[in-house]
Amino acid sequence: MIKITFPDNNVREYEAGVSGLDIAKSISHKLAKEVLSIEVNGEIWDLTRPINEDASIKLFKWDDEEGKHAFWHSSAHLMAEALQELYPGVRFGIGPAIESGFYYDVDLGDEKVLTDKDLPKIEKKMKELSSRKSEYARIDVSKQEALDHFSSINEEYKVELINDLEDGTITYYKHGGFTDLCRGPHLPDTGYIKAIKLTSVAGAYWRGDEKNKMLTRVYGISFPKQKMLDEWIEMMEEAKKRDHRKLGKEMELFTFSQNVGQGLPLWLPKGAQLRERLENFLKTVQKKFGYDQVLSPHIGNVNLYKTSGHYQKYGEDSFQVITTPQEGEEFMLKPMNCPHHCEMYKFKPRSYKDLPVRMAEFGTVYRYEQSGELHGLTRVRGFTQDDAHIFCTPDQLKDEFKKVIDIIFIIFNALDFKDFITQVSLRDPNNSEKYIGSDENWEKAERAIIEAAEEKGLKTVVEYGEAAFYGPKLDFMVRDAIGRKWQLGTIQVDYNLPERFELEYTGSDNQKHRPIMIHRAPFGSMERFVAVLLEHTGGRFPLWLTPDQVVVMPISEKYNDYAKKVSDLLNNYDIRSVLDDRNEKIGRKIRDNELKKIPYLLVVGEKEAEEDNVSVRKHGEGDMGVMSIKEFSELVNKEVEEQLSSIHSY
RNA sequence: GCCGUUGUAGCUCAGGGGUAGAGCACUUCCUUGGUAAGGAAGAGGCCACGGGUUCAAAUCCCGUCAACGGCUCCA
Repeated sequence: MIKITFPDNNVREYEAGVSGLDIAKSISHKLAKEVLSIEVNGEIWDLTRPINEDASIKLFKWDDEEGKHAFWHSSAHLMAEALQELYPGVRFGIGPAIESGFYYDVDLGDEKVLTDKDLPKIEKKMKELSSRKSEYARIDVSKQEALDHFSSINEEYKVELINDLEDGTITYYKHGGFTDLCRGPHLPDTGYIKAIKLTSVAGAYWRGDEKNKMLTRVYGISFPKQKMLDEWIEMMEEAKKRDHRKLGKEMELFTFSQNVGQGLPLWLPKGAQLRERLENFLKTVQKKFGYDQVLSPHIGNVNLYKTSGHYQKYGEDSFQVITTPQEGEEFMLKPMNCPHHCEMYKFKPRSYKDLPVRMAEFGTVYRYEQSGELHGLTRVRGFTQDDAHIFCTPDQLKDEFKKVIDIIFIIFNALDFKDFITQVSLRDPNNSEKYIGSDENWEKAERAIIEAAEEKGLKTVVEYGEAAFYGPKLDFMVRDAIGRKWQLGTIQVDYNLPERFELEYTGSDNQKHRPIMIHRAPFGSMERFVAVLLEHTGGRFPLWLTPDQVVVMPISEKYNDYAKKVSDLLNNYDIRSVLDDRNEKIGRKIRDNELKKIPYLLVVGEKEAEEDNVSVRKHGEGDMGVMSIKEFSELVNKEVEEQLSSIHSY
């Protein structure tokens, strides 16, 4: 007999060789039906794998990540089996579970091309195979056996993977007619997989290296119940409605033009208005935190970027230099604002008493992103960073860093971004030549970031190798409508540029010292921020941010003049009212998506015109009665003020 | 940059070797005196662009450009 310890520290005895599934059955029939994988002494196992000694266990169901993982990983194997039956000779790369669903990378040979039209056929095959309820069997083999086996069936990718594994026992998983090199865990059998949707096919480089062959990646998702799949499909359709590219067009915020160029957004009047409101909001916050606004030009002499080191590192893959009639004179579109700000720091001698110096600029930069990378407003070639650089002494670093975190909190709180991820990006310990600056400085910077994040109570994910080449950073990532992660706020510590630009301050010891530089952008960029904001709100902004707050509708043509008067008066109160052309005549429908996003509707007619009143209707809240124009404007101003003061007092 | 898909009216899309289609939006007219509303008519397209095949190309083929889903990249 062996002792099994449950998560609640309850201990029960079972015969040696008991499986996770047996244990679940011993608890309840229902649990046995729902359980998908098991943790045994900290390792995730198959439910059917025998447990031979005392162990602490935890059972995972669909609601647990570990349960879903086993389910989707098993689905990937099932898809591989289907592909093997449908396309004999197909060779397999890797097929993992991912955040939502699974994929398999396959090589179909040079002549066969898989397209979306093939997916239903594969789905059908998978369902047929799942109904056979083939068991997933775990098989231990030696490395040599594994190599011999996969070589004999020409699975070159698997052979490559095995060669990279350490010597010793290797595991296979076999179900039906498909055997794969795999660590597991898997479901007991394929019958668990009841609902399957293959979502897309894409190209993917073998082992993620663009020098390697491109394999065909088939993406899919699966569920234990058809109803869950239906719900997922419905959710994805809802999410597509919140796509910022769709909303941006509908709301007339921004557009792109082939004539202007790829990745160069055009901000339409309402989009410009939205941006202005966001910028004013951040400027107000930054002013409180002691920032000074600065301005710098859109181009700079090539030598500036040679000094900063950006030219050497990125020059060739960037927009190319701009020449002038003057021989040898070369400029570049600015890819970042930092060098300009460094020059501003240098314009006069600095004392330790002047620090920290905080320079903020809504700086538009141009970067030649690969064409396939461009994506709506989230990845563009010309964009405006809500940039700032803080020049401070080593003693001030941590405190300044924490204050930047505060600003980001204020913004995320104001816009209700709750489920963001904070990532600390450090050096790749195995690849130190990628980075510039001394080890000592890197260590100091990394420590400062980790400590500041800890002291602010952030739950961070640490990623090695994700640091910028000049310093470590703390990034704030937010998801879009369909769950893709985008980096918004970023804070970076830099010991490198102060060195390159020979920045100095005079310390209390009357000696020259080098300041440390913090790069930070709480929004990230206006473009990406607006995109994510749109997807989060579905285009319904809080009143303070809404470009148009009021629409005025005359009840008949006779009251057009009065409607205009109301509109003009409100604009004086800094309330944005619209009196759309289409409202000048009664008989127009206000059913435009854009108009429906305006929170207040004022109806005016005879009754109102007599005493300078308006009838107020709030979207989603209904009739608010008749009041004077002044009362109405006070009402709106108060609402905006309350929203802003709750933000600023955060 | 790479793999795949797509490109038809302002928008969403149907069609498809022989005179270009729908719904919504737009314009005009009508109706509507009370709360995100109705009706009629009209206008609108080098079918992304450039080549080729054909008596004939929006349709088939090739190329370019752009968008979309991924990969790689992301100062």
